[in-house]
Amino acid sequence: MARILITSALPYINGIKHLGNLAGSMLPADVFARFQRARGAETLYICATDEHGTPAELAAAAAGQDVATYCAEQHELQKAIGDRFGLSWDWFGRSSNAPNHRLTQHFCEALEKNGLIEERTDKMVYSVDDKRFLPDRYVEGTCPRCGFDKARGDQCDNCGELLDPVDLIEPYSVISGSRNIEVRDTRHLYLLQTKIEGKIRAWVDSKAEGWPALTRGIAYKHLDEGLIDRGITRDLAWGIPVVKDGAPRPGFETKVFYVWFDAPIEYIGATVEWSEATGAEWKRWWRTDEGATDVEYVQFMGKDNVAFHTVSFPATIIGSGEPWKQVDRLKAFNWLNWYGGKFSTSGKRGVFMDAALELLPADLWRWYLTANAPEGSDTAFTWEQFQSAANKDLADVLGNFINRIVRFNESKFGPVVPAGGEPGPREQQLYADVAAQLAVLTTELEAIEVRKAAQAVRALWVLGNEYLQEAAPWTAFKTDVDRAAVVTRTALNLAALYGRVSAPFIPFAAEGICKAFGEAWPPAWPGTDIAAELSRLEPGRAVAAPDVLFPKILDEQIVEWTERFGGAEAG
RNA sequence: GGCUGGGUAGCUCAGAUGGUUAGAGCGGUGGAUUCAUAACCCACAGGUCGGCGGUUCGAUCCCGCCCCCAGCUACCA
Repeated sequence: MARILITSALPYINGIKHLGNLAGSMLPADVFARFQRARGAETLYICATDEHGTPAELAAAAAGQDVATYCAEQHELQKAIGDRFGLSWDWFGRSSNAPNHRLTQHFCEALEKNGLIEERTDKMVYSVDDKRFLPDRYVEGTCPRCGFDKARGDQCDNCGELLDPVDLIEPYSVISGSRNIEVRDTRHLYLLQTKIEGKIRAWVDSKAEGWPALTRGIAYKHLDEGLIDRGITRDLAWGIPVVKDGAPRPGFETKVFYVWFDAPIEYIGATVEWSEATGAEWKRWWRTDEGATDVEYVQFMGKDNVAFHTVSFPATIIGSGEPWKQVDRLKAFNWLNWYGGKFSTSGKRGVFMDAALELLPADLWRWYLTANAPEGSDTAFTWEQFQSAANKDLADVLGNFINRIVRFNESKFGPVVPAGGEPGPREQQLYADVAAQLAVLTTELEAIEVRKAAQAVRALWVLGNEYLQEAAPWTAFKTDVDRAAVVTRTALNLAALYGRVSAPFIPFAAEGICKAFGEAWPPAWPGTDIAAELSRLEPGRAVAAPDVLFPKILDEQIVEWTERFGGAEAG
């Protein structure tokens, strides 16, 4: 059986993520992981918090904490909220943990050994009062082109002109507002991507055919524009120290690796953390010389991350010259927008993961975000869309089906699967319909077509209602109890099957369904013999009515939430 | 500005390597049903496929120009 390694983009440490972050990487990765496990594939789903960089330092300062404490707390918060969303990580690591330090330093060493690291001197903006170098975005001033007085050091938001911080008129530090800033020389390590451009392109060529247009387009855009050598260190205190021969690298004592150099390495680092915690062997997942040749590695991320995963991280791996497992399939998502605009913390626009769970159970969010995943293009979240998806699909189609058949069974046959009768032509047709639709679902999940997979599972649910409507056991019961028993038994089996195939999408409700019918949890993916799959529940097996599986979202709630979180008026 | 995606029913999105009636869900209208969380099931209505021009027997799909949205543009992550 296949072995599947799954990583989702590492959520940045500065605060709880919003629904867009969830929808564009962690959630679809989880759906895929649950599906693969159910099929019996040996599956490892790795995620972690991405903890380095300027924003982490500033967020900690704003919270009045030292960075290490801040990151430790935020990591626990993100882990807890992920668990509550049912994200089934095998390990949720931290890019600041020791394994990533060791690995990041190792990669730099390997690259240097191969002649791909060079020290260079740059000029950078330094804020005397903040006692730190400022990334371009943290310098603002007046745009030399249009006169806008809040132009950022990299680009003017008003006229769109691309800028260099030294272009700004009367520049100041965004952090403190201080105008006491100057340009200083600073020395950094550069990764000489230009030297291995050909190898990187060859690798992309070997993989890109299987990538979606979005992924492929971004990768080739960077290659076609020409790679440039890339600074991989920064003047920061918080991060992974730059070492040489086991000691601080001379001249780099106050510098650390750039967050985008170490963050993807944490995919490996987190696996090492997992291995240290569980005793499992990490190299058979990551080293092709130690058993990883049969691993299929699948990455999930938002479109802003694609370049780093198709070019930058591969450059690190390829440049090391070592036999590391590289990504096979790369699934990129567009943005989930908030009524056509962006989610915004400061603008109080949009729902964040913690707030979402205060309102409604995770399954409702999971369903909406998979059924409406921003796959082909950016997708707009609206409360109305969310309400109808949750109410119609979950409560009315699935929840009501389970409820109606269990209730009917209880009133006519008692709380057990009824005996009697033999399946007839209508059941044969049902088997064929279910087989066809299940095949579609399996194919779409295997292809990581998230929306289509959700559509397919919904179509399976609809088959149950159609079947009951036509077979009408409540009518048959009056004249032919055996016929009613067959239909009821078949429908109960169908309900149990729904618990199994819905598990990747709505694991909490699926667990309730599986347990109500005495099915194993976590479930195994059904096979292709549908007649057998729909006869699993033997007559006499106890059936416990599950509680209401999905609460309905009321119009009043939508009104209240629209007001509270911002909505239509913000479009 | 450049490059890369995208612009398809009231809404959110599929799709077509160019070929008779362009699809789904929601929303709307009508019908059927009463086992069920007033739910389910069936049917119907709804589109100059962003705009203009070109290639072609034929374009929503290919080409050119334009408009709009998004991402990237390498020190935000």
